[in-house]
Amino acid sequence: MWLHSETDETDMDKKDIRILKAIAGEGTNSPDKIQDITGIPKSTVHYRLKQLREEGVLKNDLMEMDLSEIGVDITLISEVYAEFGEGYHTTVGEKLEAIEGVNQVYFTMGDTDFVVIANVTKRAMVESIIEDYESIAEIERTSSKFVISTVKDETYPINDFEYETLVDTLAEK
Amino acid sequence: MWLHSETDETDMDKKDIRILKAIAGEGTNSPDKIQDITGIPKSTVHYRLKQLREEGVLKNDLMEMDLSEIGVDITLISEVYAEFGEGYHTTVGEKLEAIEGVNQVYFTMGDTDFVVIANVTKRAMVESIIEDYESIAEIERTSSKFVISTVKDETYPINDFEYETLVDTLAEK
DNA sequence: ATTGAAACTTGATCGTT
DNA sequence: AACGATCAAGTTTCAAT
Repeated sequence: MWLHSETDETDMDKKDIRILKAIAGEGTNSPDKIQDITGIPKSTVHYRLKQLREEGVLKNDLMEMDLSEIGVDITLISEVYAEFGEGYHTTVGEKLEAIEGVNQVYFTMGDTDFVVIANVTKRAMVESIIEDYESIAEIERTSSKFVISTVKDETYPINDFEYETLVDTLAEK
Repeated sequence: MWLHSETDETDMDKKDIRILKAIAGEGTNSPDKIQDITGIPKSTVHYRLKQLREEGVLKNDLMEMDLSEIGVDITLISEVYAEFGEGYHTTVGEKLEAIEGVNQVYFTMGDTDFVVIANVTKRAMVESIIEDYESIAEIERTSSKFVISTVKDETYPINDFEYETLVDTLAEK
């Protein structure tokens, strides 16, 4: 898990790349449609996709979701500096990822610090999130910036849908 | 596109949330399976999902992809400071997002700067990417950090599969 | 807007090359 | 490993509420 490790063997070839590009380009993982786009027979497509799934390259089906459409239009990027200590990397990381609204947590080189990206609905939630960061025992300090606009990656995959409070939040408006 | 705008109307209710959570939790968007999980009849699930698609909340089908499995195990987070000028935000942003390996570009508040996240296969590509950033006309300076490990969001959706060179890169090894 | 059942489409399987 | 034909399985539609 440090840098890269173990069996780094993947047997991808150009045909796989064509299939993956078709999936990405058309926004579908249907063997039938991929056949239409690439000309590769759907049974072959099926075979390749199964292979890639077994290799662990492909995992779950997702749906691309436009967070801003449901009112989640505030993105906050924070640097979170933690004290250094045995296992802090994991402990602190887990605490950060558990915070509602947090969607990405990176542990970075150099000083012991994290880059955390959160998406929320309301300005008030920003203060609350930053407080959450700072309330974690080993945190030294944080430094945050707002995102004005997302040039790339405007939409978001549903892979960790956590906005339980969303309906209520919307109702409040 | 500044903060949020226009019709911010979404008619999501708790049933939609249940469906979305099921999709996220089980990694499937099959009406049949969602019916099994939630108990909501598949025809109703179908109806709701269609609705959400028409509202623009849901877009493409995607597949979760483990980049590290295909050798893309280096993540680079950079702050890119640009000169301020009319339309630079768009111009510079577009140039940044066009760079191979760049997967996220955020334009942030405060000084005119971008946060850019790139994923690549080889250390050498890091240098090349940073050079690319700095070669863009309006860039003042950049500041980058490596990601040691991704605490959250380890996998990646195929929504912009651009690793054309990947097969060749792997072959070189 | 919801649903059960029908109609239809498609993804998965299988056997051959 | 590739693929055409086949069939089970799934999605979508429809009519009634």
